[in-house]
Amino acid sequence: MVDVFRALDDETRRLVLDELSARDGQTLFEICSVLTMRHGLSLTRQAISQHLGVLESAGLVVTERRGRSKFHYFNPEPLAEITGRWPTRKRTEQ
Amino acid sequence: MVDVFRALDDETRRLVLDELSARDGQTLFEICSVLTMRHGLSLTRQAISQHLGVLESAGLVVTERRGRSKFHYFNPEPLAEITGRWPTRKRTEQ
DNA sequence: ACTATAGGCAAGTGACAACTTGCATATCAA
DNA sequence: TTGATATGCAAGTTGTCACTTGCCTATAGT
Repeated sequence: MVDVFRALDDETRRLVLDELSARDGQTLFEICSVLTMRHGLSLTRQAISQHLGVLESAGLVVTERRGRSKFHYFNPEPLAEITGRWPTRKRTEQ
Repeated sequence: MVDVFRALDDETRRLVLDELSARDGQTLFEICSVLTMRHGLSLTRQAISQHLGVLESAGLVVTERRGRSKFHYFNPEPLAEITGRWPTRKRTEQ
């Protein structure tokens, strides 16, 4: 089990969320190629797979397997743990 | 320069933000004692100081020095980088 | 000046995380 | 079944982070 904060502490994983947010339901290979093409990343498939595992473990990505393909979907609900923890208010000291 | 995501990827730092959010303007020693008393942490003063440095570097804490004391204030503005990056919407695939 | 208080700097250590490499499994097509 | 596709598992390496330890600076009180 990985918490949301740790899952988000990696630019590659944040880019994955960006891409899934833009186009939901991509496979591992699609995510790999889009990260390489549009973001210049040169990571192995296994590296991206591990990142997806972290995101899934944190609940930020849910998956669905059909045949030999696995589709990944962005789930923003765990982000509420961040937005809800510290009430966004202005400083009023002094 | 530390980004917001990295700064939040540590439970001690999140607790510091909790405490500053509850009572703004505390000094290093006050934060140390409150973390020890209320959260059972047994960290050295230097450890907490380094955490405050990370939070300050990320812009989540701003400081003000008066005499030999340094007061710490919670600044929630950098949190917007998180809340604004991924539009919070529900999944609509399938 | 002396002492105590509040904090800072820097090197060293242990643990963990990101990434690679190599091999294995499962599905689809011929 | 043979081969290609899509993904999973696991060990090893490297780098980085959290924490400690030891010493140093600066302010305030007497």
